[in-house]
Amino acid sequence: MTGVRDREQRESREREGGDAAVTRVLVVDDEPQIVRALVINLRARGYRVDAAEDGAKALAAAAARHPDVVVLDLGLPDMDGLEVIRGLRGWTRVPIIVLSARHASDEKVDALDAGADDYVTKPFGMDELLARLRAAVRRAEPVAADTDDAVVNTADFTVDLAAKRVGRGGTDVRLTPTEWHLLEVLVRNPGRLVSQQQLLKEVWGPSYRTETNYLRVYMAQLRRKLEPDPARPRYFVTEPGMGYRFEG
Amino acid sequence: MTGVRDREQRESREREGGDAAVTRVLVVDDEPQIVRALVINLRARGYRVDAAEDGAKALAAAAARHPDVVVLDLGLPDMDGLEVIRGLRGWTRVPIIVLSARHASDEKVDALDAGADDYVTKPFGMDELLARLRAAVRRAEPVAADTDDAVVNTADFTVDLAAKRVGRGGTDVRLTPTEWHLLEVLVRNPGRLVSQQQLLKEVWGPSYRTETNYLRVYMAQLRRKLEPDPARPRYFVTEPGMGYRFEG
DNA sequence: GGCGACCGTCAAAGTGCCGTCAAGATCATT
DNA sequence: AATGATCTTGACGGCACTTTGACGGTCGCC
Repeated sequence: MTGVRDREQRESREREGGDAAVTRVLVVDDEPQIVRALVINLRARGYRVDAAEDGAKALAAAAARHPDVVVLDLGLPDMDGLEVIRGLRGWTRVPIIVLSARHASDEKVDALDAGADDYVTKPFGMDELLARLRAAVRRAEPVAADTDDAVVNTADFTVDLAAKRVGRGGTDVRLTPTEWHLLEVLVRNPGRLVSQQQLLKEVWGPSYRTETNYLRVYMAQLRRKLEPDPARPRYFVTEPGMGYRFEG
Repeated sequence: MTGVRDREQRESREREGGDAAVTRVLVVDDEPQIVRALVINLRARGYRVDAAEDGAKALAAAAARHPDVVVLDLGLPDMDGLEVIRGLRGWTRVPIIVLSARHASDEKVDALDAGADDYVTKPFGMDELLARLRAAVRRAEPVAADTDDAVVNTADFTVDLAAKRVGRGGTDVRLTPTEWHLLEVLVRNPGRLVSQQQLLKEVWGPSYRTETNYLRVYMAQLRRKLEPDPARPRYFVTEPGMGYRFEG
């Protein structure tokens, strides 16, 4: 009996948590120059890097190597980048950072809706990409604990997702249903850029996809109730043209 | 590996909450990638896993194998996921964890109302699913026997959950069965917001999910009998549009 | 520098929800 | 059958919340 249990523990250790010191990155792009630049820069900083030049190879590589983060160019030769995102999102929550050309705004929004975590416009600065990559990996680590004690803390307020309660400076903050729903969606995706359409669909329903003024009104309410300086948001950040982001 | 004798003993126990050394999981999903990912991960952690690709096979497998927990995707080809839940709930209390697509809020509520125990939104992190799976199995184990000293005190009244008595100012307060039932649900979740649907389902049954006026009437009764100032509730707080909350 | 897109702010109009009351309906007890 | 307690049902006023429209500011682009 104990022998069996030891073996189970050993196997479960080998599975994922074992050598977590090295972060594995999967780079997906069909332009060799970009791939080469990324590989060199990432390896120089201690990442372990795999590369794939099209969507099919990307999905295969992701399944085989279980990367910690994926950097994905949307313009691939064999399949739409959105298909790759959906293919990954069927079974994994690995952070996906999208590379997108500058004048393709819908493309980026669609990618976020499909489940991407963040985006970087091409041409990109290596420092910016590295910063977003670090942020994505960092927030992927703390795994959601039990259903009961789901509490998100910031320096200025506390959100208890289970009790549906928000505290600030010792007292409770009263939120309306819509305010709470909006806050919940944002807080459940910390650090991640959530598109306007995603928020509207989740809070108001699929038919309200274009009523972006609702978001402006309720974002203002939330900031007024929770931000220390509502005019200069620190926790609920606007990404113009894209969506909003909650910073823990 | 465990021998034939162990399995015979386990199956002869026949009880659902039995403390078998190996936890059996039934995975129900029509997407092969997801099934494969789950099977690999769960087996690596020592679970015994069966898989079913549609609702009919799921019900058959559940009847044949008596799993300790079911992981169920709501989007199945042959029948609605809710039908599967109801089919299971007709004869077993086995914990059911639902896999749900991201933007399907009502779906999740309906699943919980139908008798599911928990849900995980797809895409899911394997660690999160495993945590919820452990929690579900743990909850299913014999939990009883802490009903002894279940007494909740406030400055104005006392609720004895074991004796089913409520005291206020030295004398007993007389509550009708429905009033007591409602009070009990609220007091058992101190500080937590309990949704209207949850209260209605618990006190009146699942089919009364929309009769919110019952809640208004009986909340008024409770407040009249227990609150020092019924017009300004201190212990039974209304969260407009969401539900009620008992403040200890 | 002008122009347009986008965001934040505000306040008024509209809507739905909650608390309250009271009268039927149902049930238990005698 | 009668009585009293409990549960259901409907109506209504008040108020909180949502919706809607208008205005001004900022940023990027031509």
